Amino acid sequence: MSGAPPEEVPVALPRNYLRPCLLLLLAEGTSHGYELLEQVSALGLDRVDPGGLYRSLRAMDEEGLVRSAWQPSASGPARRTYELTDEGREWLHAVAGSLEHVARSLDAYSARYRAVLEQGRLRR
Amino acid sequence: MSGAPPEEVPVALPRNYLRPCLLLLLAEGTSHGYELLEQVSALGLDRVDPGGLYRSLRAMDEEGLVRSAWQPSASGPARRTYELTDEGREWLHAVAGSLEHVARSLDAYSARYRAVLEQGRLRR
DNA sequence: GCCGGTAGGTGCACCGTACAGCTAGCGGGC
DNA sequence: GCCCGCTAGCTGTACGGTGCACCTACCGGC
Repeated sequence: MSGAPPEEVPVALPRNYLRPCLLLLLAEGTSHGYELLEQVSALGLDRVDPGGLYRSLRAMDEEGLVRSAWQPSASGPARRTYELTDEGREWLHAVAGSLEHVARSLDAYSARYRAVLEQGRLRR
Repeated sequence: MSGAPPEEVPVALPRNYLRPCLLLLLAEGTSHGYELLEQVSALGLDRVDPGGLYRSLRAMDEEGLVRSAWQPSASGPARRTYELTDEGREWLHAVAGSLEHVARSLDAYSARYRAVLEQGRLRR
């Protein structure tokens, strides 16, 4: 309350949240890594490192969740475009469901936290 | 839709979610590891491994977020009881705020997912 | 020629997580 | 007495995701 604030509280986004984000963006339309890199920030992910993003895309490619194809660009280097597969779409549905389950757990946490706050006002 | 379902979709709870849970439970009252182990399941954490929980408690002890004391038990082995410190309370407030921020991000995800579902019905 | 933006990628260290296993106190059944 | 199961706490280790740094290559403009 008075002294030093907690130096660095981890923001604690879900584990492996990048993958669901990429799948969702690819469900909205075919895209490529560099473009996805700019779009994921709109989904709560801040400061995504490019390396991890490209690795994640490659991994999902090898797992069959997405399909990739090189596409030459008129201006600039070639792009590897990614497209969602049927398996990836199934994965998206499943992971969206589990994310909603996570959201409900977080709501339960918040409710219990607020209850502690009110009781804490009495016990202090 | 018809073939094999996604073998294992990671439930993707927040990174390091155990710590906020332990802090919240300790804010409700002094407790010890084995008891906390049974209580965290009510907060969305399923199948928490004891090793990780005890390690997490020790780590928070060393960081000054909690205070520990050995307490002999009338029946059974001695317990190390944990109590929240002021610093731990600050940490709890901060992390609860960031968890609500995460929940809002997940809501944004869900909304965008549902939008894709509706558009997908048209484009299919 | 060089710089900045676009586009993709590797190497590596760190840390949380999962799984397995271990010690020890106590109580009850055979 | 002996073993089993429950309580209670702890260690060792391997795996995987994350973050940071760094690199290549194409293109256009100064």
